[in-house]
Amino acid sequence: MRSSELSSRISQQLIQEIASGAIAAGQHVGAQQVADRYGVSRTPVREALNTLEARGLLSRQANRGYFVPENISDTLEQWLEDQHNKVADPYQQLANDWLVNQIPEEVTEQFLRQKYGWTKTKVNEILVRATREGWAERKEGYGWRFLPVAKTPESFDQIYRFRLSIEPTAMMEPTFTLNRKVLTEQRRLQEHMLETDLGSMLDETLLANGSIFHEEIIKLSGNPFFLIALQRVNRMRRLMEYRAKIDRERLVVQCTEHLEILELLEKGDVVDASYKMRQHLSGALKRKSPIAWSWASDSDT
Amino acid sequence: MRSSELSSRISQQLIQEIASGAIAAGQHVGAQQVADRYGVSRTPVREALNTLEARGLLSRQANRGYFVPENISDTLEQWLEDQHNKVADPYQQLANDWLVNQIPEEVTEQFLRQKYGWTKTKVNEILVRATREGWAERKEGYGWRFLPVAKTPESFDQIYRFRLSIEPTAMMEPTFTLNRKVLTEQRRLQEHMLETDLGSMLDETLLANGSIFHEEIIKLSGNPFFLIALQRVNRMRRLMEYRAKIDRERLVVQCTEHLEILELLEKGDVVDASYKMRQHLSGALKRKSPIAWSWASDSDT
DNA sequence: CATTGGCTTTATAGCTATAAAAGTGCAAAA
DNA sequence: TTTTGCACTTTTATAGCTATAAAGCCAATG
Repeated sequence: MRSSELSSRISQQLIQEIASGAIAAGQHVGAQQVADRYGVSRTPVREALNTLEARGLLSRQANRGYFVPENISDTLEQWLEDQHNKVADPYQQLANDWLVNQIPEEVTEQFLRQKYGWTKTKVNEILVRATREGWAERKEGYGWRFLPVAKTPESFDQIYRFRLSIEPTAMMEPTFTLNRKVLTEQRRLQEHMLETDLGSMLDETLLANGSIFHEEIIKLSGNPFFLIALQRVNRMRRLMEYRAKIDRERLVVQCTEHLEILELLEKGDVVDASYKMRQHLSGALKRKSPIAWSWASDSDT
Repeated sequence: MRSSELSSRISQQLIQEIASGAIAAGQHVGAQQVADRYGVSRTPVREALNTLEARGLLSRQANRGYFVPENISDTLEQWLEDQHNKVADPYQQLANDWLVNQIPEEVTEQFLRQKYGWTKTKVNEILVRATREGWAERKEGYGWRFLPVAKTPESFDQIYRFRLSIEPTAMMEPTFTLNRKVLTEQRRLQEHMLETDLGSMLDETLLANGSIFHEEIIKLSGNPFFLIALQRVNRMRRLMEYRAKIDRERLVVQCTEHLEILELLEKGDVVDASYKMRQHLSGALKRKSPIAWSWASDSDT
């Protein structure tokens, strides 16, 4: 069974959803339904469902479709193991090599094709993504330039300072609306985090949780430019965090503070919520983030 | 004489610099120097210089290089005439068609290739740029999606609200440094604007002037994330302004306020400068920007 | 001694054919 | 009636070749 990039992305997401409890055990997983949700056609979805069945993460009933098995936790554990040992995708590989100074600041596409054995399209695709995430840019003529913006621990502080300037003010926007549904859902997710054994979760999942919370809150401002700006710095932050060890103790504090902010918002106390958000971010800034630096040890401290 | 895309971009920029006074009359324009400044090789620069000489915008002395003629204003006038009648570049064409609802929200690359007669690479290049500027994104599977974020007058207000939240605070960053050289240069540019006949300048030049001032100031914060965020919304703003008529009266007020901010900064009074910046932006927000909307008249007012 | 001008090398854009992946419609099964 | 399974269409990716653009080099010039 071949599996294209898209279909494997879909299986990843499906597993995440099953693992996080968004899709319950015993539930029917329809191809059309999934396709609609992700905005793609049924073809790659069916491939993904096939793959997951082959790995025992879904059971299949002829002509009736796929279902989430009742006893899935063991299989999920196994899958998590596999994930931990998985090779990084090309994008992460390039990002990593840049962060640890394995590639020069300016490169030609040719250089990357040779070094990594990528096709012309793949090189382009990856560089486009890096451009979008803000750490690469096309040179005027031939070649590309990588930006040092994501390389240093200082960037981390700068990102927090930036967030400190947009997140609390976004909550004070005149168009800010208290969407109960969003608040309830976020409360559910944060509480779920606190209840779950953090040790068993993938780093990516943990990091994503924090980002999603803040992005959902800033989304309530009704001003998309705040959201876009936050997403942008979050993506860059994750790029760096990807390389670092996560302090899971710190995450508990983080979730607790998130819940406190939610509580204030649920009471309709936006001003205090905004203030608490400021404190929350300041705290993260002071503590130098919930991660420990594993690279850039050669930089000036 | 053939002239590649890059070399014509360079000539455009050079003319802008000459017109805006950044390169003074009589000054020597070295190929190497220009190449270094733009980060390209001398080849396209030489092409550009050649073109400009052919049009009489530069004079050439054999083996000594190119110089800005003393009496250049007439030639510049002529060139400005030509520019006004120039066809829009493909990117602006697509942006325009999207803004005036001439293309659907979701398209395939094929569709664009047919509609505009672009090559595969060109389509890709333009979509990448649109992605970077924030109003297009790749769909999961095949196809692209255009985002409505840049389409409405409301976006304009939202951009100003966003700037209101980052620009004054950026000036209060602990790493903010008063770079005299930058301040002097900006003062020079703003004063030059006020002295020049605004009617004779290209819209792009006028719009660029405002953006550059704010970007240079925010750059002084020492936190690149503020700059990146501002550049991003400015690009989108310009996309919209490109379609609208500029109120040149308003620009005089703008320049004056810019000079007031500079004055405070030169005195080292950062707090008041930050406050003035806030006022400056609020003013623009209230006055609904120095442009008049020429499209989207069908939207809810 | 930096800078230009001409020339060589290298890199990317454009094109074509082909492979692969995603999208789509319809009959068959539950 | 809904959903799967399958055949078929459309769209995009890949590869290799050619043309052209950009980069890099070096001698000549002021």
